[in-house]
Amino acid sequence: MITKAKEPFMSQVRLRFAPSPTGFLHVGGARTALFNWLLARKQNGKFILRIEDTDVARSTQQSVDAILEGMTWLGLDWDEGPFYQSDNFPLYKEYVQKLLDAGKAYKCYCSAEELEAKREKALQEGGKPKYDGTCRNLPPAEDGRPYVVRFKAPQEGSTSWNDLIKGRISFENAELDDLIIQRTDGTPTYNFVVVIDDATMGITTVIRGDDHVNNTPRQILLYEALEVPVPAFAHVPMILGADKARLSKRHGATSVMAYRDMGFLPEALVNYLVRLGWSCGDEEIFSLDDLIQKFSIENVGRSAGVFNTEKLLWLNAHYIKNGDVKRLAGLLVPFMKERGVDPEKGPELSAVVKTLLERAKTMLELADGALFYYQEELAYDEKGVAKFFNADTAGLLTLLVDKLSGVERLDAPSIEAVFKEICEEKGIKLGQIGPAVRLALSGSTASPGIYEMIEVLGLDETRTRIQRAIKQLVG
RNA sequence: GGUCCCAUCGUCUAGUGGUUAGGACACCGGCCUUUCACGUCGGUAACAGGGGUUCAAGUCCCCUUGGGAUCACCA
Repeated sequence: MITKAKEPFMSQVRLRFAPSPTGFLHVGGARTALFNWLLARKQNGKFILRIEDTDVARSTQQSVDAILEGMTWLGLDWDEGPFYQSDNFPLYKEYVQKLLDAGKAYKCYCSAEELEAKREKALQEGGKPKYDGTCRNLPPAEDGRPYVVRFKAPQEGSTSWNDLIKGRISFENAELDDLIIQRTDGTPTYNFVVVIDDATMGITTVIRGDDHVNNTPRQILLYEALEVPVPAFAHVPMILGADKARLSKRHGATSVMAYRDMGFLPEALVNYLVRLGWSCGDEEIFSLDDLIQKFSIENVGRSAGVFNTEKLLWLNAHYIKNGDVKRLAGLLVPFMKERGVDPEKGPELSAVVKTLLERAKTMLELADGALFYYQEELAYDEKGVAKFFNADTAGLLTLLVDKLSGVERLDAPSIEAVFKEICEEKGIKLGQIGPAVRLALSGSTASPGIYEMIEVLGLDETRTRIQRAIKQLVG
């Protein structure tokens, strides 16, 4: 019944991500999108974005924007779309009519209230709450009464498919009832619309959450009624919280963009998400390009997985450690400004970032760690001061500044040489001067390496900080 | 309740009839070290239970148990 639509698409795979715009892009949706995107890219097919907004009341443009922002941030670009189902209402109506004309659908005049009552009753009696077929064989009538259109589903036999992830799944048709494909107000319902869209868009493989498994047999029956090819299905297990309940806000953030705001890198989230349910031998680290090579839907696991922030954190730390300092510095700017610091005023941010790479698991930690480089007044760690500042400290620090001033090219090796020289001359160990310098420069007992800090701060700022520390802490 | 799905360390997983059941995160120890980290070396830790099939079962079959999804004029 859907004519010619398949022709132009026969030779390539076409996948789609079809979120409903009723909220942000959450991590579960992002993973589904990622799997679709990967398969499309791997097989040189097309990745299509479709917005399922047939529920006009709950859909918002704001949600659409949020979803697109999330996709873009993750690096998942789409080849076609975004298409909006709300633009296709006439098309859906046309197909409803075709089904009606072919006797494969019928008008049902039962009211929502009646149906609800029947459902309740059936449930209470321990029966199945399915439609009882009251209007299934009614003679056609045009008397103006409100009606919904139901799909006349076969009542015998079974419907099955070979799920790319779960294997063969089969349902008895007797378990299925006649689903509503058009509401009283004339708008189409989800299960019908997905089929029409996937068919007309030439979707070859449907990868979606496994909460759709139960919808699949009905949809297959619809494809068959429409006489169009049935796509392959792959149902991705869902993501659980630490208590093994479906991941939700009470487990923490679920929105993709919230992870950006918490200082996660998109490549870390992508890497984490793909490994949640999929693996490739003993490998843990995957770039998007690696994944395009290595990903396969058949290797996605069948069981649900627990979202584990610790591992995400580890991956994030990995990508920070190995990241390009210039890029990281750029990404860090908004976090610095959030903390009231203008990174333009002070040491080069990328040089600062370089000293912090191995000490930060998130961009938030990176920003916090970078703060002292840009602050005039440091809050010196009291315990540290008590422990590392004594009668000799001022003299040693002054000597250090003197010697540093004489160094031609102030870099880590030359700075280290200065420290060694002082230790030899004074017959002391590094521990007798290092911690004090660290305190003077950073205010803290935990910081990047002393030599690195001096190099990044520069001679003038180093001198200023040391003198200020002497004045405040010794004098 | 009906239907459908799932089940290897705490977590993510490898395993496709014969393995000392492997890796990763986390955790615990050693080493490295100017702090904090990083790194590195090592350690603790799993086949839900019961029946089969087989010379041999984490791997195949059945049952039990436990989890989950879904049963809308929502998507």
